[in-house]
Amino acid sequence: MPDKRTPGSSSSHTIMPQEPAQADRFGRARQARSATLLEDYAELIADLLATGGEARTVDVARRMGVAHATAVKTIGRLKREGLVTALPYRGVFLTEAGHALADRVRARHRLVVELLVAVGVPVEDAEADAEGIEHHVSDGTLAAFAGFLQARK
Amino acid sequence: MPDKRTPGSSSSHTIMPQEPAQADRFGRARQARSATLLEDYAELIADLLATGGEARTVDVARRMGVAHATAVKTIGRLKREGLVTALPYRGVFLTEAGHALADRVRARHRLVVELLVAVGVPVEDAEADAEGIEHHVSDGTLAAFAGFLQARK
DNA sequence: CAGGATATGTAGCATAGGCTATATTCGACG
DNA sequence: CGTCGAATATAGCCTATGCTACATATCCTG
Ligand SMILES: [Mn+2]
Ligand SMILES: [Mn+2]
Ligand SMILES: [Mn+2]
Ligand SMILES: [Mn+2]
Repeated sequence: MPDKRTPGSSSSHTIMPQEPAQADRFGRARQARSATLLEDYAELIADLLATGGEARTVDVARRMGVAHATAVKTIGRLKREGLVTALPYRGVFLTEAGHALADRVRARHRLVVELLVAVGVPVEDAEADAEGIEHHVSDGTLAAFAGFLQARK
Repeated sequence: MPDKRTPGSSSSHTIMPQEPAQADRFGRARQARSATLLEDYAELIADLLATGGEARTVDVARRMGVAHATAVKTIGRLKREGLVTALPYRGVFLTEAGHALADRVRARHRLVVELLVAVGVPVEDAEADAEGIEHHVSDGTLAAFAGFLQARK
């Protein structure tokens, strides 16, 4: 290994000012990752409620592509966070907070897909990638997307 | 793995053909999420190696914004997956596979930031959001990004 | 070259999110 | 109105990612 001349050893002496910024970005990405499931479930449940009038655990599980027991656990987290309520054997319902979240998430999802298509991404890829990308699009970025799409109309 | 084909039932009315597609998209997003940490660590370690000649656990932890014990565990996973090697008390090194991954990840990261800036996202937001978005950009989408940037030069 | 500061290793704990397996309960219909 | 398949609930078990606390090892510096 080449020996660096840095007095404090190459490891951790000089505090580069961009270091905290990078750590902060990683932290925000972690945060977004942890909110991802809640957002997708809220959006999906809203969709099921709007389409079929009810959201059953089994349908949520099938649409998410997970085992029903997995959906049960995640729905439990949604309950703990005050986003849904559920009656035993009667399906899942969105609270007001849950509905608000679902609305925001759905709007963002659509805008992301639109943007991707606008820059030339094939629709299928756009739909697939948007499912992950959407959770990492901040308000500032979202506004820029809207502006870009507006300008190009 | 097991691909269930549930016949029609009370709650799951008609089998909409887009259902499996949606489950597939969610599944791919989950996969991308699970690869996220490996990609970020590989990129960061490559950066530390290029910049300072060595990648110490403490530096990785600080740049990632996590406790050092957390970095140790993740580096353990990188070892198990054959992406890095490490000598006790001597820092971390990339294998050939690790280097290849880091290169791909870095290129994609830069392209994503470029694309975001090109559509009008403020640089700071672009840098922040790209850290999460990059892990969900497929090859097809990446190619479209490159094409868009090329056309606008 | 001794000691203190820093880095590293390791153990234990928690939560999230997957899974399978095994009850129960519901509800459609013969 | 009883039965049986589908839906629901619950109980483990696993891995991945975080954390704190404490024990060692290394490395600077006086
Ligand atoms: Mn999503
Ligand atoms: Mn979505
Ligand atoms: Mn990243
Ligand atoms: Mn990156």
